[in-house]
Amino acid sequence: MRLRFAPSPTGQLHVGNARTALFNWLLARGNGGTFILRIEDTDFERSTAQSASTILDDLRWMGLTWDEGVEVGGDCGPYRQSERLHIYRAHIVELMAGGHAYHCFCSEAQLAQDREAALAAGQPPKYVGRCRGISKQDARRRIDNGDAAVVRFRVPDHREIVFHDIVRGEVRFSTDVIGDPVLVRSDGIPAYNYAVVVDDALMGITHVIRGEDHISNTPRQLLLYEAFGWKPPQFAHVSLVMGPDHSPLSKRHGATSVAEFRARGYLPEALVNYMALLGWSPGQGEELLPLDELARRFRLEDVGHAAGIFDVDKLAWVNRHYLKMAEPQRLTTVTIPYLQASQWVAEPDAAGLAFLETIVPAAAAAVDRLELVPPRLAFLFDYSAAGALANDAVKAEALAARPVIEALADELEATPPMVDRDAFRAMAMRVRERCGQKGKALFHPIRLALTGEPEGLELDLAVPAIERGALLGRLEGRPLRSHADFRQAGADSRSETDGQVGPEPHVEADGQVGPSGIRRILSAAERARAFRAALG
RNA sequence: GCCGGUAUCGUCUAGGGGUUAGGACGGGUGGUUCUCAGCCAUCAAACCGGGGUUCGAAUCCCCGUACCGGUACCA
Repeated sequence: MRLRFAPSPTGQLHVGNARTALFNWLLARGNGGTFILRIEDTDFERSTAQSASTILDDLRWMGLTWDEGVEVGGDCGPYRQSERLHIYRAHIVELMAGGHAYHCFCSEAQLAQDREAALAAGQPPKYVGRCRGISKQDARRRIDNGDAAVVRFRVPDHREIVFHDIVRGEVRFSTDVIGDPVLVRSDGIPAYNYAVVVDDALMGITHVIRGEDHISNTPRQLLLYEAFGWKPPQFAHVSLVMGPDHSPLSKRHGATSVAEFRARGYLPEALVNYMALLGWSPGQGEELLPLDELARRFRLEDVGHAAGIFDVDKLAWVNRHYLKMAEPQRLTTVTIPYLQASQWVAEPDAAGLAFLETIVPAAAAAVDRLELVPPRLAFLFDYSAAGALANDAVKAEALAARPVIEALADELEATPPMVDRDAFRAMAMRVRERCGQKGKALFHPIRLALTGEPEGLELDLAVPAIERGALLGRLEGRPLRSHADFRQAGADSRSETDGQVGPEPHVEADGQVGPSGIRRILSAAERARAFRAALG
């Protein structure tokens, strides 16, 4: 079983095409077949090397690696159509000799006129066949004379072309509605319908899975296989991907390319898993499956016939699942660019990385996609007591809870850094003793004072993160890797903070990136002090 | 216009001559947690329309409608 994905490098990899690539890959992988990647760049006007390389990157990112093709080689190369021109040229001779192809000298204006006339008469606008009867000698003479010519395929009249489409079943077309297709353009470059057939045949492709937009090309291609005496592959046409309004998925629906989803912070396994679900079902009500499991279960016969609407909400759900499953280290690595974009992180060193790994995964587990992580972590890097109190609701609540704020600030003056959840809980209990408040009346004001926000990560996580982050700036050159390290560091710093007012307390984050490659984070004590002061 | 394709909750789908037509996402409600998220429970929500065939049709057939694709010297 040999399958291929053959994109045209005329832009970014669209999710519809990515899904086609995925289906090809799944079938190949699930059956021990070969997956081939070919670049169809015969449209020199629109094709770019840049686009080709990003498409390759996107495929690799999704995990859809190929066994043969561009950049990996193989026995059937080259795998770029622009490098196969000599092959197409050699084969066109055979077609001409067999009378299956002929030169056509019709001008574009003439063709356009024919088309209009046919439409006006209610006829299918196919090529009228004006040049079909031109003798080879005459054609030769005109070409030598400098006349522009294309090569057309001679489609036989009154034939019915029937083929079995693996997803759609029997499909039939009458050749009477098919005009003689252009095989070679006047500039000598082969047209799509010709190049695919030559390539698929020579590369030994056994199954062609492609978008439904190609279904009407299939009879022409079948005729070409017949003319060459080649055995055609099996075809499977998968339906197209639509936007929520049932029109083809386009920019106005939001992200449409793999690169855009990647940039927004979707994990590749999530995008791939979701795409597999669009038009296909693994059955048994199971939906969240890894790539190899999808490959094991994938069957072309089970692919749906109807167009699928791309559901961003469901994608988000799948992504959330994988965001929760991902390794903390990997999650941190892929999230750092978003933190850098917020100017909170530069190039973190080992200590900075260790710190991020203790909090980024928790933030990532609470969002739909990685680009939403920074707002979730703003409490660490962008704390501002004055800014928080500028919000009327926050101010009102803080005012009403003044005893809690007072008790918190007092208590924190005498509390060493709370580097874990237990230390925070113990501190909260002491505040409770001081002010007599409990539950929501206790914790929500604490949240306001310490994070500056009315909502966010649970305090058990947020407060230790604040403390560890604040410690980061003070213990230069000392890598802290584990929770135990942080705990030890917290104990060590006790003597410096204990009972000391210290230098001028930072009331606002100063925006400086510290030695760990992370912007300086205010400690809980500094925050409580500033919050109380700002409250007046 | 012509040719081809498609049609089950809003969306992705399971099923397929006799079912309370199942699941998931999203939505509603209640519970849980300091909050958001999450989690748990629970509710609403579908066989495009019309004719056949049949004891019986969402399922098979025909017609219609809607939508999608094609109708290029783009792929």
